[in-house]
Amino acid sequence: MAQKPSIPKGTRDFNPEQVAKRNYIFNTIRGVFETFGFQPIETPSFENSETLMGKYGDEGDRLIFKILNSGDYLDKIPQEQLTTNNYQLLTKNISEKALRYDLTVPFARYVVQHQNEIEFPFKRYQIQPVWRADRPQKGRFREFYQCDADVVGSDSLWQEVEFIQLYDTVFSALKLEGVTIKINNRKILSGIAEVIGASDKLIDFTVALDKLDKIGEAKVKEEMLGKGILEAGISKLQPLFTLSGSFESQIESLKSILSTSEEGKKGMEELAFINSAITELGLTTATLQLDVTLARGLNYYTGAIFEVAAPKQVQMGSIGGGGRYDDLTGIFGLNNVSGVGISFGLDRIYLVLEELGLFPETVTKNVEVLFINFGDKEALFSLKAIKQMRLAGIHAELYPEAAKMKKQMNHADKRAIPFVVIIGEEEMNSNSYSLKNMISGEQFKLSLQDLILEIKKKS
RNA sequence: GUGGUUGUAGCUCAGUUGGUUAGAGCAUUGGUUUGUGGUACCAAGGGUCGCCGGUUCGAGCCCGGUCUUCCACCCCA
Repeated sequence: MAQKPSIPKGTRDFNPEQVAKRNYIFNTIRGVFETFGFQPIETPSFENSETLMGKYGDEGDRLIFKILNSGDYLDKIPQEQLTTNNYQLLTKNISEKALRYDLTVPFARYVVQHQNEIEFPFKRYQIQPVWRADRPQKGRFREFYQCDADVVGSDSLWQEVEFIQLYDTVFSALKLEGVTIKINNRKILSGIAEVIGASDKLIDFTVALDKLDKIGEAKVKEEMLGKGILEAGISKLQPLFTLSGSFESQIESLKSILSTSEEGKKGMEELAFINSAITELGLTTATLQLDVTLARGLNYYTGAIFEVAAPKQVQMGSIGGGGRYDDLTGIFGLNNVSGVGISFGLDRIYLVLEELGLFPETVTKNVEVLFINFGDKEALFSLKAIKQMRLAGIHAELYPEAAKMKKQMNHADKRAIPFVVIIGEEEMNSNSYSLKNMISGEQFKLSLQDLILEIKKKS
């Protein structure tokens, strides 16, 4: 080994146990998606750059992994472009493809491209990796999985209601209790911006407001002032900073702030509708909470905004998010198709379940029986039995070589295989099977039928 | 992209103000034991001290750069 091998920053290998645990989460989410009527699609891991660039804001563009063109990618670049230090222009000319940054934009592209084959409203789910050229830190990787469910072609608020039910169902199935589903509405945010005379600074305003619980009221005001929002406007926000109480009472308070904004009132009506439906239907383990400071990125949300917070005892960023986007397909030329969707952050959910010890013990299905190999004759005899066992659904295998028994037993022990079957000359002559229980150390001679019954009974 | 932090055997870590041939535990392999694992004992293999450069008679240790780890910011799942 001349050089130690390694993997790129922010990526991970997964061992068998980790894969089993990840599959447990995937399977749970997939199962719930399907019971809610979603169908799977997949899209390529990389898209044409123009499909992705500009869809996530400037910050997003920076975090998109660009793929270098093949061959001599400098061949047709004029000399002056190489020396002018304009990396954005150069990037466009040497890279025409990029790794997918999320699943929503590729989905919008898919919908537009296949619009004539799709029966609307279209409910799809998608579980695939995405890539971001971000600096890794806790729960943040450069390659990670998203599990998305979206509905396009329906502007009914019942979809929002369904997604909240879906979140609740998934986290209940995972036994992850105490998650908070935070909800807000973009219309409320733009209503507030309108009221304080900062409609043109909506993004700056919401980004600052979003930090309220993290940096506090004073710093939020400071940041807003710094972004050019007027003092007079900010003072009108005062009720917002102290907003608390039930969903209904928060909406009441908002009414006073938003009385002059049509858009803001619309947003409140939507929230009230969703909340009363959820109150009526009930949630199993999750809690729905109105959070007017919730303003997570994604420039394309136009209505509801969701974010799921892990139970308070674990320190983890959001484990899911989503929202309503009225015109996502518009950027690809298909207008008047409203969509709404949510996303689960698999890797973060994994970390949370691990921290709380919520993975079932049975996520890994180990081999149940190892047959000791004494030689070719015995191996063939063993494989006949193994064939029968496998038909009976037992995970069985033969040690591949006639190695020393100690070594074979050791192998079974290390792999935590609960049963070993020993077949030598003696057993072959009497057509019997010596079954050793590796936990108790007990050993019996049995017929093949009893052997299968015995193992099925114990597994 | 900004600031800090980390790196010594497969893993977890020692390593004196800079001084012979860099150590331990666990793991691995072989043996004590050719039809019985876990325990014990004996032995062996395994390192360009992240990488590149500098200072020095001499660098795992000091200096610079770079990569990586983790954390905070930006942003976000």
